[in-house]
Amino acid sequence: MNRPIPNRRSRARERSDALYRELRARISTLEYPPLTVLSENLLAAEFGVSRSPIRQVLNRLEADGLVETRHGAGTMVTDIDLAGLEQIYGFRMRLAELVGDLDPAPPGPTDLAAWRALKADIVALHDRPEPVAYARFNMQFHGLMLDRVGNPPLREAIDRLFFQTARVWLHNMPDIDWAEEVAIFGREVGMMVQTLELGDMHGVGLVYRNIIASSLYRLFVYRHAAPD
Amino acid sequence: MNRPIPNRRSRARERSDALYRELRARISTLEYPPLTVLSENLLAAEFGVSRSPIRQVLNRLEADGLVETRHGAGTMVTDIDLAGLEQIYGFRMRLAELVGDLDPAPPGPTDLAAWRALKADIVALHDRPEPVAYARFNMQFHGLMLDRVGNPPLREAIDRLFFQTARVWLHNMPDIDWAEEVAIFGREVGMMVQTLELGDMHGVGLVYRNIIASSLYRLFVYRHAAPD
DNA sequence: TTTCACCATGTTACATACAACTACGCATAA
DNA sequence: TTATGCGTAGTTGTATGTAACATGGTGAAA
Repeated sequence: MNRPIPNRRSRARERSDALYRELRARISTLEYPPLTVLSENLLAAEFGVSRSPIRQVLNRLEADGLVETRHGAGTMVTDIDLAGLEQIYGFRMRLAELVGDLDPAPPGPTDLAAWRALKADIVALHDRPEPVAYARFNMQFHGLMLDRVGNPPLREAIDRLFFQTARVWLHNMPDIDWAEEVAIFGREVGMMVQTLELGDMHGVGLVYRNIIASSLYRLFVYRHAAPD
Repeated sequence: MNRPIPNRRSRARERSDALYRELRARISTLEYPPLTVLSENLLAAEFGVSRSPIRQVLNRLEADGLVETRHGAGTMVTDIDLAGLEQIYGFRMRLAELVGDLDPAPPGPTDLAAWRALKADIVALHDRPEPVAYARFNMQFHGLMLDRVGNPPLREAIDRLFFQTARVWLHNMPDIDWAEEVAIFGREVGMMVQTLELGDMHGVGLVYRNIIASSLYRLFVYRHAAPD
């Protein structure tokens, strides 16, 4: 008789992870914009727990560079410095290239279906482009991309760095032409789907790199075009 | 008048970091071998603090993959699986190459002096090669190498992965010819010093990659030569 | 003998009380 | 007006008590 299986993943750990993802999402979608002050007491009250699990999650977020905590002062969402951003993007581009070389994971039928569905959703978004919806799809793209990374440490690094840059677009591009951005993103995802269908994993890495590169390029072009 | 500068790095944070480095060192030098059970109460008693800061540090170590905590069961040092190790090494090699390409930091006179001193120390070690001393020098090498990495995210990734593999040599190679290992390490560091003196940072990345590669190679050669 | 339920013990997760620390307002004096 | 010192409120860091959980042993029943 099998044991009742004590949930290989403990309940406590799942709740902690859910909290972590929730707060990370709030930061990434600018529900908590940079410099927002997060109170341990308020968060604890909102989620119906004590400060202990909140503090654990805030520690993880601080290790990710998403919040900064100072004794006696408070915990606030970190600001975005464009200088460091360029370095992160440069590194992300090189990591993207590695996806195709280091234990690439060719997609199965289910994966390809998910990719096609994502492309369809993005095309459908073209009618009424919303920034937050764009961000959501960008996060989905990231999730599907991670599944193609067979090398665990590489996957972890890519994931970590993605969330360090995920909120930049929403924050620094408040008034750009989101319709065009959505169109570009749709074409890029389409290119990725084609390359995946061919099973050309090396090409997948290059396409991924290109997506990141053009993202950085447009980020700085728009930035310099409209300096505040 | 300048403010008294309340130690930009708070006292609490420094103690926490010191604790983290201490436990990480104990794991890396096999003072805590894999599968060792760490008790929060014992650690708290040893360092004269309560369980809270200990738990915080153990969380960081778990994020690094160095310990594993299960509710109600305990916290133990993670085991080493050679399969995952090969993937980590593969990734580390690619990251090493990037050191020369992504914001390389050419060494100053002080840096070069430190490198030469390290080489001298390693050569001096040749008379009575001790495994733990070897590990110490390997850690020093890592520290000097980090100073040459100008790209912060890359530096962080290299640092994280180093400590995921630092203990492998001591653990899986209990009875190899350490004198020869020290000799090889000395030659490798010498090569690195030469390349640094030339200011050839691209070469530095390649030499670094080679050091990691040969390390992996010898690891598996010895492993297969003496299977238990 | 084997199997299974249960309990005792020790561990981590969580909650809560207290200490350390910061920032800000306000009074005060130059 | 401006600078300065201090007190107070509010925050994070730490200590400690309580709950949830896992593990091993014991003993009874099949």
